[in-house]
Amino acid sequence: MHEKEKQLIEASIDLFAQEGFWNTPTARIAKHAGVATGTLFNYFPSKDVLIDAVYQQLKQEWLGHLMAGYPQAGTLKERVEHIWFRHIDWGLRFPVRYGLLNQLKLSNLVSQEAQQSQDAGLAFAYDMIVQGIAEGLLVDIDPAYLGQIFYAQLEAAVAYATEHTLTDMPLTRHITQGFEIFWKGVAL
Amino acid sequence: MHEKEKQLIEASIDLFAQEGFWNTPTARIAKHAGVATGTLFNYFPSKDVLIDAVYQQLKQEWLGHLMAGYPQAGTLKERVEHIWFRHIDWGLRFPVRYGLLNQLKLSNLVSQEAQQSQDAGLAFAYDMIVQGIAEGLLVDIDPAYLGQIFYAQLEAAVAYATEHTLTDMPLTRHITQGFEIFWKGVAL
Amino acid sequence: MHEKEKQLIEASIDLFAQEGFWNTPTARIAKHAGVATGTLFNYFPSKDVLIDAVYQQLKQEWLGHLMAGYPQAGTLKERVEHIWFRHIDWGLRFPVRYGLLNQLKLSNLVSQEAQQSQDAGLAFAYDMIVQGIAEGLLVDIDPAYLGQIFYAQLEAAVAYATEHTLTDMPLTRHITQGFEIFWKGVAL
Amino acid sequence: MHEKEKQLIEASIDLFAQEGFWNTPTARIAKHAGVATGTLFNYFPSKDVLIDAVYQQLKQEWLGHLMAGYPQAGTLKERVEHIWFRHIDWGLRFPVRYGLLNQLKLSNLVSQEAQQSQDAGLAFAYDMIVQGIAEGLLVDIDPAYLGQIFYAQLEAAVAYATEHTLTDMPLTRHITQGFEIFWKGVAL
DNA sequence: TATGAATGAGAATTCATTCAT
DNA sequence: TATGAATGAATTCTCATTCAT
Repeated sequence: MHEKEKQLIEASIDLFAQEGFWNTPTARIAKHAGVATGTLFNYFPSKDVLIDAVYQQLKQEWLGHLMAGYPQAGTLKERVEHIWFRHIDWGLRFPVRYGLLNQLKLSNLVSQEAQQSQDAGLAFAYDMIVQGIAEGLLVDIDPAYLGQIFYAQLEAAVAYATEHTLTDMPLTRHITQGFEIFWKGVAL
Repeated sequence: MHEKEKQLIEASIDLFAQEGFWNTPTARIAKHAGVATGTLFNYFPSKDVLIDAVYQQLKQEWLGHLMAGYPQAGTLKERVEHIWFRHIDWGLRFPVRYGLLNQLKLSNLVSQEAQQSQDAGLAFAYDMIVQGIAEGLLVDIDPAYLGQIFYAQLEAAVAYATEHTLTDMPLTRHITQGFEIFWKGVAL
Repeated sequence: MHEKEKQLIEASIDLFAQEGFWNTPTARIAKHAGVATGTLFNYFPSKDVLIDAVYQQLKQEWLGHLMAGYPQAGTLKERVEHIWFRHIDWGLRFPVRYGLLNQLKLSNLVSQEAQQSQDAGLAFAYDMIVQGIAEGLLVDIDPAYLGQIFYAQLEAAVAYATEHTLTDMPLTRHITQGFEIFWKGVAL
Repeated sequence: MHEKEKQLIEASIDLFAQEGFWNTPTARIAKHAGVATGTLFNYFPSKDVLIDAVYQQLKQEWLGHLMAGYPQAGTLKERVEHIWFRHIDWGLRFPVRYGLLNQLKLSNLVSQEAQQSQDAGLAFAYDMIVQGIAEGLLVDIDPAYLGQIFYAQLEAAVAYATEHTLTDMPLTRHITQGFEIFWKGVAL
């Protein structure tokens, strides 16, 4: 990826988070990125494509964060717990990016293709759940639903921690308690 | 509320859901509502205020749906289950309204005041949780967090049912299973 | 003149002076006058006509003020002096009306007919000048020009007194000095 | 100053004079200047700013005309006479610009800053008067007032000459006579 | 490839005027 | 005659996108 492409995406993240997608003209993005208005369109043929790129960038960063140190050989619970911790960690470390990614998901602004991009990278999570069910460790419902429940609880955990600006011990306890509630619900 | 006011809000709901807030010009809303462009501004001094009104309308409908038949005198579980069923019922019956309400919550377009309006009507849910914890029926964590977990699981349940267009028995089973997972997680 | 007609003109004067003609919607005038929007158009078929009426009202008040106590039988100088004092008096007593009248004159908003209305009432001033020239008391130039010079000096005198908020003795001296300068210039 | 900026100001002068500020949409100005509607706003962020620019342009042209050939070393009377002639000359040569400048002064549309711009360039006139009073050549009143009287008479002279379309000898005589009346009034 | 002035279709909002009650 | 909601043309300003340099 060209240097300017990165700058433009980074500038978009900054400004989208501050002002929203619709209140952020491409001209301001370009200026904030230190390039000319026209240059933006050399890299992204339209604002929509730029938004797609922002989405994919954030999703990739998130996925990368989730996967770092993933205990491939660990027990099911260890692996699920890893995701739990890493997701919350990302949300609290990069609240702007986290919030933006959530907004983009609901916004109808991201193209179908961009939405599905990198979903392959998420397959491991699906497999994890399928395997858990198969081994009789998790409740026997549609793995897709179980995944959604998992994600929903994660979002609640991040939202709560952010709103209450938890750190240190209280944060650790919150993360653990949240996980236990989830696990008690779905584990057999 | 004046008849035209209602028509305008209804038209907004239709169009916002189809095209998004920013792709829906006030002129189109007015036309869709069967009034002149200027008339919209007789009722709502700005597009922002109209959006607030749409939000409040939806929130009120949702709350009304939740409360209908609420078993004030029932057991804790009965009352929680009631909300569980009624929320999912609303989400499935009015998917457009449900989706729009969720989008509005994340959008930054709704004013502080509008966001907080009718929150008094939600107090009963908070009290329900507080009481449950006090009586040792629910896990002892911040009631606010428990509420968020509850809501998150509901959203997951609605999302899954909508995506898979569940009806009849499968739907009933899904609703029940979802509730059981939630309950197992938080009940002592 | 109907009571409401008066109220509407009075309201217009207030608001025009505060905000200017173009920033004063007819609806605001009506409200300020204590009548309904539509009522305004019962009395004045259009905003332009209302503006004409305002102009004529102010011009008439001004003329009436000038004429009050006019020393018909006095010497030329006495009569000119009378106008001098009365004009400045009006300008200082009713600065809002004075300013508005001046703006209207330059504005292109007043119809030809309204501009010329009551000009008959001003004939006495013209005659005064003509007579003064004929009697060899005033410099022999086109009386129309002499009238303009007279009026121009008056405007300067009012403007200066208003800007410096003169009162009492300083004001009296200012008025007298101004007149002397004028008179020295045009008297033979 | 950019070429298009000039064209836009020139177009504004044309149209403002014909139709008034409020009856001249920015779209018409742009078209008359031969640029797109949006282009106007590249040069002037708002219509108000454009009006300011028009005012400053006219004031500068006027000042430049006054100063051309100013007899710095001449006697007081020579210098005052120079201004007298040059002002009337400008008013008659550029009646549209002259009228517009006067309208703008009274209109409340020009910002404080624009009004005061170039006032430094007018200081020479004030000094001229102060000096005249100090040397006992002019009547001893507030120089500000004397300046206003001077200007008022000039306006009367231009107005009369324009209304009567004077040229050649009659014009010359009119200018001279006007000056003499003024001078007789204020000189000792 | 980079630039940034130019473009013009749209957007929100205003307001003189009308007209049914 | 009084009312004021309804109208919709008109206005200022924005901004994604283009393209000559």
